[in-house]
Amino acid sequence: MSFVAQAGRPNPRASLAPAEREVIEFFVNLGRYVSLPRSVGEIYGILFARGEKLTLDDLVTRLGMSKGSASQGLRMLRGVGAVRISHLPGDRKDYYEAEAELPHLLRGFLRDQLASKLDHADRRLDRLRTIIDDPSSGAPDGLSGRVELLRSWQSKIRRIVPLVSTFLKI
Amino acid sequence: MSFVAQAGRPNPRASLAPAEREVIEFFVNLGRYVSLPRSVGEIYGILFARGEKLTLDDLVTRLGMSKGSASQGLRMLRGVGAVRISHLPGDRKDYYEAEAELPHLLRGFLRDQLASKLDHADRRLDRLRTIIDDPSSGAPDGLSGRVELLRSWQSKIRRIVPLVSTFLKI
DNA sequence: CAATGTGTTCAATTTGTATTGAATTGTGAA
DNA sequence: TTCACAATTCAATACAAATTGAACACATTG
Repeated sequence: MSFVAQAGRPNPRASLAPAEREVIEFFVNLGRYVSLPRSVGEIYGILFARGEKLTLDDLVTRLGMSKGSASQGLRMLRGVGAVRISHLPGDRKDYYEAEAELPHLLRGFLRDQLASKLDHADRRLDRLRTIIDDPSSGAPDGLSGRVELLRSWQSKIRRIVPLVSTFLKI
Repeated sequence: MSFVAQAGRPNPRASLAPAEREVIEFFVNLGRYVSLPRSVGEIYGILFARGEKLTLDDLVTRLGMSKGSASQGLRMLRGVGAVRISHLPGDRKDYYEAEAELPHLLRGFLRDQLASKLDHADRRLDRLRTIIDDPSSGAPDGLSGRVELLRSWQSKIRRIVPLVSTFLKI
């Protein structure tokens, strides 16, 4: 086993150091657990590994991905607060760096992802209740009670969030 | 808007009551957040909605899915303890019912999914450390410190799990 | 034993998601 | 206003995951 790129199509990522590759793969894996596209994990990974500001074009050349992927991946990462954008005087390029503080990352996740999903589930449960209360809905026996069970799940989860936040000092 | 099936291909799920459909869609949605295939959400949904034991064949006819999908979906649900299997005397069929207790469901999830993933991440971090310590790995400046940061995330998350478990009385 | 009823497997297909890259938009400089 | 460069968009494509269904294995019955 060696670090030399395999033959076949030219590998545009040959310039990555082994350590960088490994960090990138780490985040690609992490991302898979929450179903993030590989490209997103790669972007965060290289930013985390280098710990310096990189431009979209840096990502394109270093990771060998398309501009489109890089642009969309960065947008997602910005959305959850996983990367910070900044600018250099007299330079129109956007510079990105990884947000590496867990509290900050989780805050973004809890606020943007979890909260909106809980709200969505809330609305669905409301709708479910009104449908079930309609006698023509054909609700099976006891369904109404089981849906109330779902409500109790929901509220329990809502109470966990601040608990976790406190523990993490978010 | 009406409950009549649309024209075109015959809809094998026309027999589902509106209330059932709604519950099923709820769980399909829930499943999407953790990237479960639609079929799995549907199976759990109808079992939850009816609250009674159903056979594989019931699922196939009621949900209009293939035997293969139903079989594989049930296997996954059994795997995480989301459905229970049972038998009736003098009947060779397997009967399934939904496990509707949140603590029980989360226990399965925490044990099977989360734990193994944390372990996997642990091993990756170990490997990462040894690679970085190798001077020929080309590790960028300060990477070693940032990887230690990852370790601290990891251990924090490990300490949260029992906290949550306690709160949920798992 | 053959016949029937049951659940499983897995290659082929369908469906869904991510990625690409050319066209487009936006922006600052001259 | 035009030019030059950077980022975004999005239709086409490539890729990955889920679903199908026919073949299979296994158990039970007559």
